[in-house]
Amino acid sequence: MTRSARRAPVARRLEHVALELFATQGFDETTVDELASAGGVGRRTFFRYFPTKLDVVLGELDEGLAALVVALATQPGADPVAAARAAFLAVNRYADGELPALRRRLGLIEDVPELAARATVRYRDWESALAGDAARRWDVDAGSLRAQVFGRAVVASMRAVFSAWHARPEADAAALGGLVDEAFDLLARGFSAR
Amino acid sequence: MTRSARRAPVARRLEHVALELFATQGFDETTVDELASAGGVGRRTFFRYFPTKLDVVLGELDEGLAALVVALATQPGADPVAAARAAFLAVNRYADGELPALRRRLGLIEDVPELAARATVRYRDWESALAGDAARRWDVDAGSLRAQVFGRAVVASMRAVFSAWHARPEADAAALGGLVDEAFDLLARGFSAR
DNA sequence: GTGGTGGGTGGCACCGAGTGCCGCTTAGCG
DNA sequence: CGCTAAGCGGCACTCGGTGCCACCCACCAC
Repeated sequence: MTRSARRAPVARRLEHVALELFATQGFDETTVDELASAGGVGRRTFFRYFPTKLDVVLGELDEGLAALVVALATQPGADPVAAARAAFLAVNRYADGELPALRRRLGLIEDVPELAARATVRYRDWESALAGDAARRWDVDAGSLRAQVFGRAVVASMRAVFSAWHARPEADAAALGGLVDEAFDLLARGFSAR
Repeated sequence: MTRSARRAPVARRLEHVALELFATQGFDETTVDELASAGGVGRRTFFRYFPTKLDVVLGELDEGLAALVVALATQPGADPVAAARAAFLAVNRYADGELPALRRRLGLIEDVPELAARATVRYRDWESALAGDAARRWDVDAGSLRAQVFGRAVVASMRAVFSAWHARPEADAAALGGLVDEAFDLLARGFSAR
């Protein structure tokens, strides 16, 4: 997701110490005051960088959305499934050095229910983007059931992919791509196919 | 979802006045104190019936899960898609009188992001149940990507169905069934199929 | 240099959700 | 009639999140 290139250094620092504290103390057991002072800022300032304690874990999703939209745009003529597949493969290209942090984030999202919940809110825009793109390619209405189901099913599948990837501690970046491909095969051919 | 047959009358009353107040004042603008005293109980008691202000809107989902599991169990031999389709059709059989309340709930869930988020947490068990059931029928591991993607994609599609149904004010119970069928056709045959 | 001016900062006070504790009522029962 | 147990609800507390405002400091005009 072409992460966090240029971003306020304060935000970067806060994200870092937050992941650290969450990993050692747990999410619920860490207060925003601790996060703030560990990051060397006041509590009030923390909330200027992150609307929510939850968002300090989910920081990069927005940039991911932008990247997704771009990636979709660079797939003219393709059918929706192919376009979405290519876009997700492009957007989820991680360098080896990024994988540990990704794992920590996914682990948190997986077992702090509130985080999973917040993530789905953030993913709404992804669903809309995918539905809109698919609707254009299929030449149907963006509100049509087909487009809406597509958008939601794709995002849900991608979350299953991340979950599966996270469950395999030895899986690398290539494995992630493989899972993405598998998931899109299922979506393309349907669950009744063998 | 064979709703709320035997349930503490206090809870029923609270749900009712809550939907009322949310509809008139808005969700965020209604405090738990108001809900409690409108329901004739103390604030502390409110939280004994509902773990969260959010849950007063989502009350029946758990009963829905139980019904889903039962419905799945009564589909021996069917393939996962057919079983899930039949289960959802069985579970979402609404009497005409229930539709207005359903609409109000869906409307709230749709445009209060926090509610949508909470709903997804509650739906996790549905996803697991579907994944487990499908894994058994396919004779694969419950943690396998195929089963996991299936569980999540089905739930996501059903949420798209409810959203689409809610968007059409004149749609009745039969229309809901039709949308469920459409969605399952897509899942069964895949999005690349004509 | 002096005197704005504007953005980032963070303290302070406040609100509302959620929780632990505890004393009260009341229904059921020996 | 007393005992007990369960539901109720008040009270006080924690913590996330917000509005307000005073402060610091860089930048700029004169």
